[in-house]
Amino acid sequence: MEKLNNTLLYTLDKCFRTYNQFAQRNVRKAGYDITIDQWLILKSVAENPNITQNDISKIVFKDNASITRIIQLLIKQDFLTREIHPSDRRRVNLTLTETGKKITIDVNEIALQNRAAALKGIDEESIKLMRDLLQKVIGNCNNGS
Amino acid sequence: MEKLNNTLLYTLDKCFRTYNQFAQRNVRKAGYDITIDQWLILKSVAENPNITQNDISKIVFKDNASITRIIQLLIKQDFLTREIHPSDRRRVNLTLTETGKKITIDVNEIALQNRAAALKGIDEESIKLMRDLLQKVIGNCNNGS
DNA sequence: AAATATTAGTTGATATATCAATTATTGATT
DNA sequence: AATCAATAATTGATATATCAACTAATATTT
Repeated sequence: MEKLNNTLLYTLDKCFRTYNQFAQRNVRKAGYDITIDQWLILKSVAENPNITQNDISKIVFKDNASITRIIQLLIKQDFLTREIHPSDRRRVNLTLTETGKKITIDVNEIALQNRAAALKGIDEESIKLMRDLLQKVIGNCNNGS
Repeated sequence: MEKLNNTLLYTLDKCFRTYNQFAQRNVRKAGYDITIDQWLILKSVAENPNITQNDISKIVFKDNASITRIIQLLIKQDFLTREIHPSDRRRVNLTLTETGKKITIDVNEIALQNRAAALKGIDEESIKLMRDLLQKVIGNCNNGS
């Protein structure tokens, strides 16, 4: 049995977790009481008015049930409102409150800084290359039987 | 605000989740009632007898509290036993049961196949390059203030 | 139009993640 | 030796992940 920590996917795991913790820490340090996951959802609503929860779940790559629960919290925190969609009563209409709009923009600033810090010293070409490789892995996992 | 899905770290997130789901699905499909996370812990015990829970948490990159709870489940499933360490009563001694040993080895086989499938068509050099880049990101996240 | 299938979202159960607080034990200080 | 600091692990609270079962509404079929 080869050692755990020598595989690419172990490094991928580690990188993902390290970056998440780093990003979350910086958001808290700036005084915002929101998780990265919550912010991602606010951001998808901001970018796509009229979006369904189903579509959000695809964008942020989470389960439908998780989206429901995160949105419940966002409503409780007064970042979002939810109404029944007028023409399809199964759907919901999500709208950012003023507070929600503000925090989405503010945290976006921090996210940009986080990204810059995380990718410091890595050139554009390498980033592109890495993204292509990651896409290839994603493809392999989806197609394979 | 630039679109979410165009950043490297979004792709990283997606890749990580896709691979995890893919790997977990294959383990279930082979008939093993264990999560990848649980298996990783069994594997660290197998590779490092006398390991502490603290060390496990560093290896698998999870919180100490999570490790405690996953280990409780592993004991309930009869894959592990836990005793007090003879010379340091704060520590625990973890030992794989026979069932635990077997499943660790079996799932390792599946993990190897998963890895091969996920990395299919990607040459050694690219893998090394990607690993180095990921390490650099990890370094950036850890050093940065 | 009635029966059936599909779709959007919710809920329940269980596992895991994270942070903070706590316990028990050991190590270091004086 | 008594006090204090550090360490190993657990526990509580809350957020999230995942799967399956479910409700309500709309679309499709016959």
